[in-house]
Amino acid sequence: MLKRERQEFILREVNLHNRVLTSDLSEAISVSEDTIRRDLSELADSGKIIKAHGGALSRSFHTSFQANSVYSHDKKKCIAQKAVTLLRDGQFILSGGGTTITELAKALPATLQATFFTGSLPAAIEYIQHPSVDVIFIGDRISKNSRITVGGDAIEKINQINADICFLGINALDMEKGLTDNDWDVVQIKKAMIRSSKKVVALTIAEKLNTQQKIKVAGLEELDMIITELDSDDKLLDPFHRAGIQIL
Amino acid sequence: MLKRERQEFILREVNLHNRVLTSDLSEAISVSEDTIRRDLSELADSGKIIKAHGGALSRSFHTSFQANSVYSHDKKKCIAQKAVTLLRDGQFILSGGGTTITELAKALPATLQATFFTGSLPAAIEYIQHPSVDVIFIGDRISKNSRITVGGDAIEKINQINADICFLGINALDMEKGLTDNDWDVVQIKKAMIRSSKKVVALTIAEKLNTQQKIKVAGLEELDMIITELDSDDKLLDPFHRAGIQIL
DNA sequence: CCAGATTTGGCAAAAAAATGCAAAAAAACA
DNA sequence: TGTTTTTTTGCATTTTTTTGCCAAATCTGG
Repeated sequence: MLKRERQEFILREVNLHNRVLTSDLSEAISVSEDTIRRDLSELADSGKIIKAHGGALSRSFHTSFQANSVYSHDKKKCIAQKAVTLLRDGQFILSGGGTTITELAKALPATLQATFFTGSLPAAIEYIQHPSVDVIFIGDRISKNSRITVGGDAIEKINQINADICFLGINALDMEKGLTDNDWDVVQIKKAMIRSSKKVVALTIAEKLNTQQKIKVAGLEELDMIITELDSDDKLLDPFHRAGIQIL
Repeated sequence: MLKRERQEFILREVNLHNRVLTSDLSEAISVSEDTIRRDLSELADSGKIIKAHGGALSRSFHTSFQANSVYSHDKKKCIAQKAVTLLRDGQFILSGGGTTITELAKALPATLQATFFTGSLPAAIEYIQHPSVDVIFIGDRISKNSRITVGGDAIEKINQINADICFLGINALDMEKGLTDNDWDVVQIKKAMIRSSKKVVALTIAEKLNTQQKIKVAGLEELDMIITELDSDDKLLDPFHRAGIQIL
């Protein structure tokens, strides 16, 4: 069996069963466990699976686990620091939800004078504490999971806005599938925000790069800029560079 | 079962049931309690759960628990305790802003199923943490002083609502001048809420009784009930009793 | 304060992974 | 085609990780 063929077999097994054991694979393909381990390492390096002691797990199965650890807090602060450099006095800014955006709200320069539109409760709480920014809350039903407003009224309001820049905290970004999410209502809001903004900036920690979720929000071509905690010349970001997206 | 897989299982259990017992998990997964304990420690170290004697708690459950257990002797807490007795399943409730209303939001019975309309950021944050109430946020510009939404859009939305009951935190209540306030925009919102509700309940600490502010919100005849931290037969409340207002 | 339950930390056995190395296979090249 | 180079694979050894057990320490609810 060819190496390539073997790795594709492993990948199928992982995605089918959500987990595989090194020992099972070794027996099934009749190669040594060392070889399987090397294959798993390569697949894990290219982000296709998650390696674990004794075998590997599928990415989709693993996403709930890796999100929102306390260690990502520093990364999100770093992202917020970069993002605020894009802000200018007098701008009209659309702001999505999520912990990264809330960090951005905490990191606003003290003298900024701008108008923020948001449907995120935690972000609004932070924005409103700033002495000189105006906050317009986009009302509607509040989603329990994401703590942002969702629904037709909210989308209608967003459609009336013509913002200079839009900051979106995102859950999954992939070269092939673009921007994806797992909550239908939230996706509708994000799409509306992208439509209503001249410039779209996606904020995300690097571990969400090259991951996919179930519902498409936008293609890569709709994004103007990506901000992560990595240096802009990190090799993980190369594909996005080549796609013509600015990296900060 | 792989270690990683096991930890994901535990994490899902914790988030699902808000708490888990070491012994239950040990039996469910068929590993020793030591192993479970180590898993819980690791998950706790990375901030995903809160470890406790005998098991672990979910993060969200733990924080709301903390928030609920403080200030048990505060006057506003006492008022909130009285106010929640008015709530019934299936009601549509208009909720104003202010710290007293936020206490009310923290004191909701765990099993209540109702729909809250509010323009207050702090109150909404509390309402949304409740497992079974719906929250509709009334959007518009957010007033920095009061942290509630104010403006024409908000009033328009409130006019569309026909609520069963309305809770207003108030700044001044007087036999002669009735309900008064010092913020023009906030007054407009309160007037709209009173118009849109079958029953109007005013929440206030006793020291605000028999005080006046500059702008009139409503006459006494528009109020159905007043809730303070005092006993309902306190002599301070006699005049309001005589005006035909219920006291709790 | 007590008795039982729970946790902690050390220890050791087993399992798995990493490492270095050499043979075999495949690819590249003259 | 024959030779060299690179890649792949398996093996032996060392290192790391995982796990259960145990005893001492700690906590819990009367």
